[in-house]
Amino acid sequence: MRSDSKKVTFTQAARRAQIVTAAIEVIAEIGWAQTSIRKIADRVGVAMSAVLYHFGNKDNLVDAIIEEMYRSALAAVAPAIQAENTSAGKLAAYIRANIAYFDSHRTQLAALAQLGAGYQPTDGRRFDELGMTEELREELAILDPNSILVAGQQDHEFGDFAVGSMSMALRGAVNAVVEKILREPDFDAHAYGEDLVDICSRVVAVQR
Amino acid sequence: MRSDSKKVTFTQAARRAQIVTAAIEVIAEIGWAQTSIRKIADRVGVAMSAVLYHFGNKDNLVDAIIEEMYRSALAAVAPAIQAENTSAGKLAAYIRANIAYFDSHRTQLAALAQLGAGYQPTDGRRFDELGMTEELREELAILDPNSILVAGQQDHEFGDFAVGSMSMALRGAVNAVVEKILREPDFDAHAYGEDLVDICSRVVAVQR
Amino acid sequence: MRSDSKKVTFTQAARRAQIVTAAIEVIAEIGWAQTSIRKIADRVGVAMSAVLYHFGNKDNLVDAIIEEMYRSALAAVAPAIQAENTSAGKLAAYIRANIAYFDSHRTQLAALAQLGAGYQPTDGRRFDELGMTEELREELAILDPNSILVAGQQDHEFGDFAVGSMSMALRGAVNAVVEKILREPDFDAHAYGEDLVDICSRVVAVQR
Amino acid sequence: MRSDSKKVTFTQAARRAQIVTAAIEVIAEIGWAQTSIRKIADRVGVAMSAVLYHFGNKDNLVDAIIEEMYRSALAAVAPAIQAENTSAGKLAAYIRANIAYFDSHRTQLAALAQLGAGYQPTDGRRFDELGMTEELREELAILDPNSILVAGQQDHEFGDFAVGSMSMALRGAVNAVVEKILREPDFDAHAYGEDLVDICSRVVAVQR
DNA sequence: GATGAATGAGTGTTCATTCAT
DNA sequence: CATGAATGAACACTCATTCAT
Repeated sequence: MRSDSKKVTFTQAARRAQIVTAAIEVIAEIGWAQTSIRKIADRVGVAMSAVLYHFGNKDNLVDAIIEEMYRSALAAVAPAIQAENTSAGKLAAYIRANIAYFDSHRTQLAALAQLGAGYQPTDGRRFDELGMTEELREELAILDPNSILVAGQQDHEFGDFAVGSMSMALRGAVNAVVEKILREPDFDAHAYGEDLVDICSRVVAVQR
Repeated sequence: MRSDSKKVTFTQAARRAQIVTAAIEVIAEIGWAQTSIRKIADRVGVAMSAVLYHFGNKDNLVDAIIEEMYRSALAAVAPAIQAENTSAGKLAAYIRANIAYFDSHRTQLAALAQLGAGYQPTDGRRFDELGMTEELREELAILDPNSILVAGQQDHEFGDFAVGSMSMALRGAVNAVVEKILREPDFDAHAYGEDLVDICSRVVAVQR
Repeated sequence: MRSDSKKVTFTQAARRAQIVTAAIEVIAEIGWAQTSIRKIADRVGVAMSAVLYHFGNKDNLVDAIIEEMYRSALAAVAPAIQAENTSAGKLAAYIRANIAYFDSHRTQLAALAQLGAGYQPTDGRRFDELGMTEELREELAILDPNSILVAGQQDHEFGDFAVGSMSMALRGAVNAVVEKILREPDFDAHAYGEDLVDICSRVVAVQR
Repeated sequence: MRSDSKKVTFTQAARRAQIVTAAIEVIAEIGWAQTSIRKIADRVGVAMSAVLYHFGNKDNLVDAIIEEMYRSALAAVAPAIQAENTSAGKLAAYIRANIAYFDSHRTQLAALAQLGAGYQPTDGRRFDELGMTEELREELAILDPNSILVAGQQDHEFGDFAVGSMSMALRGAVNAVVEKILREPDFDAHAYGEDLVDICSRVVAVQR
């Protein structure tokens, strides 16, 4: 009995993953507004109702998609930050790892951008709450540049500047890569990242 | 006769403006994906076919919406920049005027964000080309921070830094206000703007 | 007053004729199913409501179109038949004049074919009754080959054959040109007409 | 398993056939221009979307309708011709079988006439190409009187006459039955057919 | 575990017609 | 004499969802 259900769960998980992957590709290619369950199912090669069998409804599917995206981004970026000891190192790692991830995961990026702007859950939840477990939320905190900047100021590695605003501006500057890459596929994201590291170092530097 | 035709044109323009305004509100409130011509018409209080009578099809309506938005933004931001003499003044004016505009035109902003991500024209045009006349395109160039930064470096008012990347980062940092405001209506955009002016001044300052 | 109304009537008639002509062209080009009052008005260069001003509604417009077509065909074919003295001469003239008319009035032909198959009047009238005055109906009787064949048999110019069926078959054979021409614009209708004259002469010939 | 899938296919085929039949009836009754998917669905007793589920779009439905008509006509007429040995026999069989078919399949006939004149496929295809497989096209060649007339002349069973024009005239004369029957339901098509056999025999007869 | 059939709500668009001017 | 504005009905088509199998 147990082995049976395990086996079932395994194939089930595989199918779910397969569908989520296909969904991300479809969304990235044709945009969320044009994405339908049928098109996703077509890409997987199963019947439309099979998708609904696995996810119940469209909202649940989006939940799964977003969770998958967070996990993927987290796995790529968090280790790079944690590997650094100094705040300056962590800041540079944050910028570089994020931009490198964006550069190498354009499909997921495009899909996430589409969902972020175009998707509104049927139930009242806000977009940030989708695909979100308490555990995941904690882990994602690592990705917030705010904590890095605060730490850097507290141990006087960084000088005086408006932490909250700088954090927000930095996130904006980093995220600008997304639109840019999607519009200009040949954009040199790496060079931009290095420039951004330099620009930020001037801002956080201790003023003499 | 002339006054007659003017009157007619005026009436027509008024209705068109009324519909565009209503459309922007609807898009901002429920998102582009959920927006339909019928819902826009309902808000105006006319039949759905009246909207199509004035704009022919949905694409033309979006064209009109976007043109209206560009004009509105241009009228709000350009004069503030042009009123300044120094590059530093223009840079600060760019930041402040943009953020102030974002802060005071949230509905238009939300709608534009929705369209930018979710709308794909039926014909081949890219999003940048929508609602765009040659004349408008020229005027919009004024709003690009790149020209300000380049000028500042040329007359040695600014120091040495990666102009292209800084320009892009700045646009990203400014645009970050949009998402923030939409998510946190009480966000103090003005304070963020002042902080951003300060942060930027450090980056562009001549290094001793 | 009278001169006024006459003037009005004249321009009115001109406009009506102009609209009818345009309508025939449009129907021939895009088919009755795709024809709308707006498209007809566009071709004339007037507002859609101007067409309705002149004809009241779509049915009346079709009436006018069909009447115009009958008159045109009648004017082209009837004299040719009446110019002949013998039944054989009339029969040949019937065939030749009809086919020549079809060959040289393809637009009207295409339009008539479209209307004949696709148009159903809102009121109960049958298609034959459209655009039909009593006077016109009488004149049209001349175009029926049946009367020619009957006369030819009565004065023993023709031999023995089934008059009604031959008449119907002949009309069918003549009308076949319409479809053929519309499908193959280079079809040699004249040669077909001559062949048809020959074929018919065999059928009506007095058997020895 | 196999029986299962067969059953499914069978059900599907049955529904498709049911819809096609209903569509033919509707078209025959109210004309193609007035025919809508909804009206067809209403006749079947299903939702409009059910029709679209089975055929995808209106064009595909028309394709299926026309194919069905060709098959039906072919099955009725071809065997009768092939059963004859002489060219004269085949010619008479062609006329009689066609007219008998027209007489007994008025609904299909009316529908075909409607489609032939009023329907224009969305894609570029011409009307002849609709519902047409290569296999079907070959089989339909049997129905062309041209081949019968040519064969009759080659083995001197028939005399000298313009084969192409006679073939076209014959088709026209046969098809004339369609309009006649639709306008006069009590028309004696059989008698007309016999007359037509007689008329044709005179034309093709060897002249002494 | 997965599927095909079916549906109802909703979409953008076309159209003939009405009406005040 | 002619127009622009507006409308309601109809249209083909898409979609997420339900359900029996």
